[in-house]
Amino acid sequence: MKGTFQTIEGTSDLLPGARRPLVRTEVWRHVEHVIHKVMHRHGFAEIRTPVLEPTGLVARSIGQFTDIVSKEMFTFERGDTSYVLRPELTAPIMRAYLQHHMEQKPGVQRLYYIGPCFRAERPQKGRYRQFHQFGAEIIGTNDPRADAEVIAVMMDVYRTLELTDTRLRINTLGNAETRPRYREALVKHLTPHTEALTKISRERLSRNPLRILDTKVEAERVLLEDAPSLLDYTDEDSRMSYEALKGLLQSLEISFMEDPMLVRGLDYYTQTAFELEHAGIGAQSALAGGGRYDLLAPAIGASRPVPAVGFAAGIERLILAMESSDLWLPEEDSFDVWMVALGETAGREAFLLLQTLRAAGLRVGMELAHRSMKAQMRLANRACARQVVIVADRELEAEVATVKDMGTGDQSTVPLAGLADNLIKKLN
RNA sequence: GUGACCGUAGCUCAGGUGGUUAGAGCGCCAGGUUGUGGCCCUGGAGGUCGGGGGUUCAAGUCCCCUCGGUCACCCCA
Repeated sequence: MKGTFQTIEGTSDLLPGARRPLVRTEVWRHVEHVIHKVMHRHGFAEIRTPVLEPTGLVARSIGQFTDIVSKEMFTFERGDTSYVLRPELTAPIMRAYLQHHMEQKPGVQRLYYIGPCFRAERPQKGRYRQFHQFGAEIIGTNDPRADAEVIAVMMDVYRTLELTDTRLRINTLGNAETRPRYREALVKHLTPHTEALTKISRERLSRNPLRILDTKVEAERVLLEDAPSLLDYTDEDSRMSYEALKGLLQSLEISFMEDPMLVRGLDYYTQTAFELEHAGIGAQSALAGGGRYDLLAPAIGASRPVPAVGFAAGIERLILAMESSDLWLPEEDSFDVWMVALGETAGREAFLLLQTLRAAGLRVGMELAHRSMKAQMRLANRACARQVVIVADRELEAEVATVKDMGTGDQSTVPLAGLADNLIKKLN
């Protein structure tokens, strides 16, 4: 396909009837519908924010030294403003919360979102330059019940889609004071062993030492065995909140495993952190991740902390997981009725009839190019039409239509006047 | 940013050691039924073999460059 344009690297068109579920619009509509339904059921309200945000918002919230900010942002300048295509949605939502003084609204705010995000990484399975996230946030309380509620609504989305072969890992990261202290202790522990670390981990030691905790290298795992534990450095509040969360999850029968090595990549996380994994989506095993981010609001300019907890989930990864778990994924929708017309005048009449039947609430299709009856019947069959309405001069003279049941093959003659009612009766 | 692998019809893929007009299945279109689908049969359309350069009498096949894709690393949804 040269000479014409194509989608840019790491982006894709979603098409009706596509072979791969990942790019089939029917699948996306189904998934999105379930997300809206579950969120609504849990009392979360939808928020939509612009795809374009000020670069500073992202840089200050996520952290200067994270990979996202240092190398994965799509940014551009225009005039004296720097814009960024949002790489995630938590910061924009906190921005909106602050901008619109949502703390003035009654009670805690339960918000959910769904939409595209952008990161300038090299694409691979489960990772794309334009990808789609959904997520939920509870803003305005540090009650551990909020942490549990966010996890509960997240799990309900997957459960409703019947994706149950997942694994939930949780941890607590401590608060604004204890996290840096732990970081120091870890660096102190590992520094004598610098020689034994991989090149990558050596870099992480200075940049983002907590990330070494989830290394896959066996030799490094050994080194970490007698490393200081995050939990030992955690403050009393965090620990109590963590215990409360675990109790709530148990009572809700949401199974989880504690993972003291679990850390999150973004700077604004404190206390609760969690991740949901699935084995069937390639190297990018995380379906969703989240946690508490009480530090985010001050980081983007709020005069005081705003307690908040939430999760973000990848829709592409969700669809890949459903595919690998052999879950039902919708195909193209069938038609109630297909109009078949022969000749000029009949073609015009059939078109008017088509609109009438649609107005009566039926899903009706029709070919517009002039084609043989056989060809039109083939199209009706491919559209999985249940009934076919045939109109030609012969029928028009008698003011009737021939109706064919595509399941049984039976045909009948029906007066045009009562056509819609007759079809509705047949379809029930 | 780094690495590996792949790039032949709309799709999935065949095309030993380079050798006449590049193939199949599915899909698409038409016909077999001058007004009837699914199955079957027949025929047809559709390819600058990703692009450029080179080696050669001769390149889809060998070499170089380039573009695109896939997967992986880093990191993350």
